[in-house]
Amino acid sequence: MTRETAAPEPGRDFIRDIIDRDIAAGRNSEVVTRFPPEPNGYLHIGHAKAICLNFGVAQEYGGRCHLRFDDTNPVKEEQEYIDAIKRDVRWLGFDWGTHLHYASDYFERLYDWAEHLINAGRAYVDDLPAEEMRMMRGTLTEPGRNSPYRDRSIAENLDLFRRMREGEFPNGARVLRAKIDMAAGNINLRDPVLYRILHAEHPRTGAKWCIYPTYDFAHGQSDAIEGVSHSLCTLEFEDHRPLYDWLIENLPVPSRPRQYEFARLNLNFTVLSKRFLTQLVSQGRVSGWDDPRMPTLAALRRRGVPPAAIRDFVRSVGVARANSTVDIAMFEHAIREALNRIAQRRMAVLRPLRILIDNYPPGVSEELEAVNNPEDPACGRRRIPFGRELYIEQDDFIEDPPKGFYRLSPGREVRLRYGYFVTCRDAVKNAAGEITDLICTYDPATRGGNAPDGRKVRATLHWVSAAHAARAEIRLYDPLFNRPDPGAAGDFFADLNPNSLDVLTESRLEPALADAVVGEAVQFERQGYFCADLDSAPNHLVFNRTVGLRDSWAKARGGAG
RNA sequence: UGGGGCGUAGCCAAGUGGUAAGGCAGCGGAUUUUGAUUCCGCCAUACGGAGGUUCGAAUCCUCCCGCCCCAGCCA
Repeated sequence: MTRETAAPEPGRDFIRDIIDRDIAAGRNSEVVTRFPPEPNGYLHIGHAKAICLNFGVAQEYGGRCHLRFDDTNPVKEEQEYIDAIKRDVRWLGFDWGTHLHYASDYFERLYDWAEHLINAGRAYVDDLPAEEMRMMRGTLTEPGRNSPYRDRSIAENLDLFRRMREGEFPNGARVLRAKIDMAAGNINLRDPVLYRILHAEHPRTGAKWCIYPTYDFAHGQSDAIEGVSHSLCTLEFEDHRPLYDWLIENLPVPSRPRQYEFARLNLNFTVLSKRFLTQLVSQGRVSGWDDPRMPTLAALRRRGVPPAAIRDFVRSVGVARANSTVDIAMFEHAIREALNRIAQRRMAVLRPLRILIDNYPPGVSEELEAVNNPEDPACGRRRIPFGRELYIEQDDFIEDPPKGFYRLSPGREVRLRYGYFVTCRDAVKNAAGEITDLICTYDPATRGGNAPDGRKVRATLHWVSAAHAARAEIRLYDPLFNRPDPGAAGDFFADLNPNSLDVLTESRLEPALADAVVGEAVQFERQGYFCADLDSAPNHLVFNRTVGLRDSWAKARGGAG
């Protein structure tokens, strides 16, 4: 739906270079990737990068991408998250076809492979309590020490491991460890835990298991089972690659996947830590995972961000190996770019100031024609009621205007968009000296917005007819944090922006907006892109501001908007 | 003082020995019935630093500096 815009170039990066080489070298007959979320929270914009990369690459190379839940830790995972993740990936525009998988689908095979390792003398059951195991692991600069249980016989290991599975032991009593090298510089190779005892209900396998494979033992093997050719993950797993490879090499797996790491996405003024986002939700600092201020896909959707904007943004950011923090302005740019093309224009007055057209006949109204979207003539036109009493934006009138301000002020003439030229004759004030109304006159000859005598005005204002306007609540959002690097001073919560949500309750909309479809983007002229919120009802309209329009006037006068 | 990575403009990011793409932001200007959009122009003698190799180095070598990740029975 993006008009004639040429298909966006896929974007080149080191991952695609690697795939090109692998194909040229005949290493892979097909490209198979996977997006492997753990269902312990909602997907956010950072995940979008991984999703677009994995699904995008598969599409470009005519391969496939699986959606695989990495559900190996039942104490943190929930069905609600599984459902939400599927919904969000689909919404982002990707299709896993028949390839919806779960690491838990492979628990039986993984178990067999664990015994295989035991039989090969490459894994053992360790009785060390977690605390002691930690102490014996050594430090970053000192090697670890072998567990006293490291040299148990294969038979004893097998017996113990089977009894672990049978549920004979309590949580934490024993683990299965790979026998690699306690002196390895890479700590992941110091006899990593492969299985732990967890008497917990699993969202999918229920009570069938009481031992669960760790990420390291499940991930690579799942890749191999599914025939994944390129297992793409973020940088922090780089140190795990030697273990990933060790397991693949020591197990009778059906294929040879390879892991490649890329830098995760970071955004300024934003936190993309599942742990922290979970706290925001559980502590009620936001209304939920889909609170429009959240960086989650569910929240972006509710806020009105189209999936195409997220895809374009992710593509513009690129894929590399250097840690980086992208300016949130780049994301906003992608949103505006997408919305400018598709959003129909409407007029809405956020903070109303009533004006009376003194020389306009009372009790009369007329309809004026407006363009729905100047970027897309196919969107047609609509009629807007005009009358003697109107609302304009409070910001569009200043009694004593500063230099550079060319909107309305006493004695000045401006255009009401698609309407008439009006001149302000007087500002009516209340006892407190606040302006309550403006008295204006209009020029009947300027109907539609042009003066036959060629007279020009400097400004065009949006407006709404008081007699026909719909009332609405409008929610304006600002970043959740008031510093670009939240948490840098030690406490994320201390950096929360207390003004991240501004609720306007007196806003007035042109009548057509009463029929706005929830979630559908619309541009409020001169203001920004908005959409009706989930909370909106016919008798109580609620709109979210997705993103504001660029505002060089606000910028020129120093920010405050 | 262990292991693994990464340093190209304010922010992302191409570049893989032949003389620094592109985007965002910013700054000028044109058009404009949205101070929007669109359009035009400007914005790294310079690639973390210092040496070296070479006719030629962001790209190769050496040393140095800085930043990130790893000591979960989380992923």
